[in-house]
Amino acid sequence: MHDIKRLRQHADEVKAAIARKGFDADVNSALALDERWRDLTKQGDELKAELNPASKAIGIAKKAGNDAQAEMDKARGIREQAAELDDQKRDLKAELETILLSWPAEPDSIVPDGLTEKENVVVREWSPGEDEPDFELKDHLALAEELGILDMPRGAKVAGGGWPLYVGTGARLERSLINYMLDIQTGEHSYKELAVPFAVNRESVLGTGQLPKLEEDMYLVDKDDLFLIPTSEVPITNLHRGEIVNGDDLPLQYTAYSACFRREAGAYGADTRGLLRVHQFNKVELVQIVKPDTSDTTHEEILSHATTILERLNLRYRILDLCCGELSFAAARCFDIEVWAPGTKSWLEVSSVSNFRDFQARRLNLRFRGEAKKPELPHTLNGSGLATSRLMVALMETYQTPEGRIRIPADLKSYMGGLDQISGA
RNA sequence: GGAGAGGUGGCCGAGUGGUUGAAGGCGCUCGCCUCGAAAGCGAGUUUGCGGUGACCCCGUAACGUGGGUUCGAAUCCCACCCUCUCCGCCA
Repeated sequence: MHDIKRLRQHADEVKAAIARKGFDADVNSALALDERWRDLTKQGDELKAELNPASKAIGIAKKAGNDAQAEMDKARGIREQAAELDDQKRDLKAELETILLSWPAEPDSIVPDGLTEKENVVVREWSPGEDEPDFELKDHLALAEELGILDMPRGAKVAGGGWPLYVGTGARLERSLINYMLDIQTGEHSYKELAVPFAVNRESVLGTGQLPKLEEDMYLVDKDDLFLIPTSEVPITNLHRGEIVNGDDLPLQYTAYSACFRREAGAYGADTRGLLRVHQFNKVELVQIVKPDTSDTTHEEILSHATTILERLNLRYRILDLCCGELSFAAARCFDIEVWAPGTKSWLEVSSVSNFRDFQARRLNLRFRGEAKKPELPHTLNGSGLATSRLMVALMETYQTPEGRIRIPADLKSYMGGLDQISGA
């Protein structure tokens, strides 16, 4: 959410910054509502300032046994006026909130211009330095179905299209990846592991900024008004919602595995073969809550925490500096990590590492007590570290053998019970 | 799902209509004392909003949340949420 005080002073800047994301913010309506609200607040407070001492005087008079009917009638009149103003104020405030909550975060000034993926900037590419094999590479779906480790038709039978069903060593590989990534992030990068709810309430999704924009992209359990989490960013970042945390405890670093659920509404025509775009996938998420002056450094750190995994698995990847239009609603800056899938012959997004500045913190009413007299807003950041389904695609396609088997990367062998390669389910 | 108890500041806990943003204690901060510390003594110690983008100050709001009654609500009424205990059901 945007700072109303900043908006009052720098409305043009705010409007211009949001416009870089392709969003036309009706700044004037917001300011008009705010001005009326402030005006009514002033009037209301003045009335109450009159009312409160009058009520006290009535109390004293009645205690002394004096009649105070005239004063009571007068006080009632004032109270009715004040109540009238309160009602108007509430409506104005609600209207203003609705508007402000619908505005995306301002992108950082260094974020590249542009509204489509064409304007994303490749900032770095990494490769293990091995040539691609010279035999005909299969894509992950062909490989996995022939091995029997992925059964999309039966997934469709029990749930629907785009609900993957892993079988045997495929399921084991999925679980291994999750454990492997969690072990690195908790053991080497000092994140505290959480096991979070996979469903969250409306307040939580509003806090991290999936609502109001992405309501149609999430699964809603209507009966309980709960959303299946699209990412564990939501439960993790909401942990300290409404709290004032001790500044000495920052940075707070959390990681959690979770299943992630996405309706992928409107994704028709996009890459949907096999595991490329599914309704449920697994992800290890990294979240940090930090002091504002350190968030740029933290952003780079989280990026390296995510890429570590790919480098140890010897998977080729590249990093994109997302342009304004490609940034998510709440993000001020974001690096995407894309892994190379040699069979599919495309770059697959396996992580988004975002800095939200104080945008989420303000929505969450999340503050910390630091040197300043008043509580301050921290910056929140997160990154996937990583998402398994597309990682699985790259892994299977990269490690395939001419016989259609899948070698197990050295780091994963112990997690796979010493298995060298997958030759069947 | 049923029955009961309960939600008050960083924490414990008092407060069942009146001058209570809230007793008391703990904790914390500062000062005195001390070679230093402890103990003791004294003072301070919530947040939002508006005036006014800072300080001070002033006003206002907040005792789970939202409504209501009243001149006046932490206190009375209604609804909801959450926690705990017991029962039922179930992994």
